[in-house]
Amino acid sequence: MPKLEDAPQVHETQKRLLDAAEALIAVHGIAGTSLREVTELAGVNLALVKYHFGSKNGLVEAMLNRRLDPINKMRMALLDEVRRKHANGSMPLEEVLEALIRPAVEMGLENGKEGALFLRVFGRLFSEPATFMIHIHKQMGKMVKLFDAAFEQALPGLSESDMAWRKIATLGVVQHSLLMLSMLDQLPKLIQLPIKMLKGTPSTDQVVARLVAFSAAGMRAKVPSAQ
Amino acid sequence: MPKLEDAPQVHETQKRLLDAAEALIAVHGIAGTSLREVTELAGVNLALVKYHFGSKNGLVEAMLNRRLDPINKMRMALLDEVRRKHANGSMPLEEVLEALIRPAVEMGLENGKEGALFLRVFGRLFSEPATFMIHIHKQMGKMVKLFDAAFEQALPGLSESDMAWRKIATLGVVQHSLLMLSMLDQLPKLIQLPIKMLKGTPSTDQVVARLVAFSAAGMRAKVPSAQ
DNA sequence: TGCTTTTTTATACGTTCGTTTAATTATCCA
DNA sequence: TGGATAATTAAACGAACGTATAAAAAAGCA
Repeated sequence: MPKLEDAPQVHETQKRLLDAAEALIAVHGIAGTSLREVTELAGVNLALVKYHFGSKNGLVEAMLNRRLDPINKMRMALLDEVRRKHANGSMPLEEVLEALIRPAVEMGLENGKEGALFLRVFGRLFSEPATFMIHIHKQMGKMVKLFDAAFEQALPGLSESDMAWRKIATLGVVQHSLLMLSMLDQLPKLIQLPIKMLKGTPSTDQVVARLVAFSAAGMRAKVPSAQ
Repeated sequence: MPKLEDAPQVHETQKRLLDAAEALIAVHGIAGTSLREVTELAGVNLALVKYHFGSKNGLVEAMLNRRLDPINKMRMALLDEVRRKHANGSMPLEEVLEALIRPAVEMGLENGKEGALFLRVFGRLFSEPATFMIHIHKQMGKMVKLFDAAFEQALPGLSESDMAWRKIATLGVVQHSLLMLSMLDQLPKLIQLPIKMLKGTPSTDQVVARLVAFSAAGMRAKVPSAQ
């Protein structure tokens, strides 16, 4: 099975800045995080942001790429495996979904505190200004096309709009569940709902199984008197 | 059927401020929206924010309450109807989900541009600082408890954690789908995925049917080798 | 009408923001 | 080792932030 590769080792100062930006943006969002907070947490000089990343935007994009690159590489590797395994048949929906979902969960649960922080960043992505959405989608473009084809094979015969709605809902399941998962240990009595969800951190396999089962059932659901 | 009541008529200046705050926060988030932008868009003096709402936080909370109050009132009314209809039997899952989902969709699709803007605000809620999460959940506390009981009746026998995961996933479906729906007309070629989702605005009934069908199937799904 | 209350205005306060510069220190390699 | 390159530092820039104040205008009411 493909593994999440480590990001190429960068300059120590760059790593400290990326870590600090990730931790703060996870909690306060991009607009709510100042470079002074970032550099203070990182223990480096303010001007080094410009020196190493050019600007605040440059720092944010580098932070996103550091996690998204390995996640998307693993997604494509897993999807390739599924494709090879079922070269002459239809793609099983559950396996396609797992290729999409597992890498993100693994990144979040098996990379210590840093992974959990990125889960929160990931959960916020779609709420950030369009600038960053554009960057994300540019970066994900190739992968999205691959999964589009896979979903088409796994659920043949759906109209374009039927399929689009289902993919959006699935993305919502993954995004929101991972966001809540990443908040588990931080929300005090804020939300009663997820607080009793689990005692201790659940295993990657458990989380993946839950998200895949929910999404697969939802994607297969017939819509009564649909369009 | 219960209707979304209009919010009590407030001072004209307050309405202009709330509208402007809603429009800007929908796009840039809370931290990314300045009071000067809000007052300029509203065409009123900067100091009136303090006069009418006390502070930026006060303005934001008032903006949220203006939409959430009628949505939650309608949710509880719909749930009461379901409860009465099935007083001596188990609650049908689809009807409980519809009571939860329909008011938000209706607010978004049947209130013109203002409704669509609030959909985006709603989609961002969980990404905002904890301050506002706390406010939201305080405001939703009673409703959450009511729906918890209803879900317990609709899907009896689930463990606490099984149920919690399913509710979180369902909330993700609704939140993300409505966020994408609200972005439909604004995202140029940003995301190829939802852009072809629909031509024109879909009807409330269509959207509700899709979200309910997906969520219900997901909630009923068995998790293989689950905990 | 005249007085009180409510609402609006112009202006300013102190802080913090992202960015930039020029000088200094550290590192590397011939 | 010494000179070029890379990395870091302290300090400051103008701009924009949320908040606050006191005076002016508008509205309500006897």
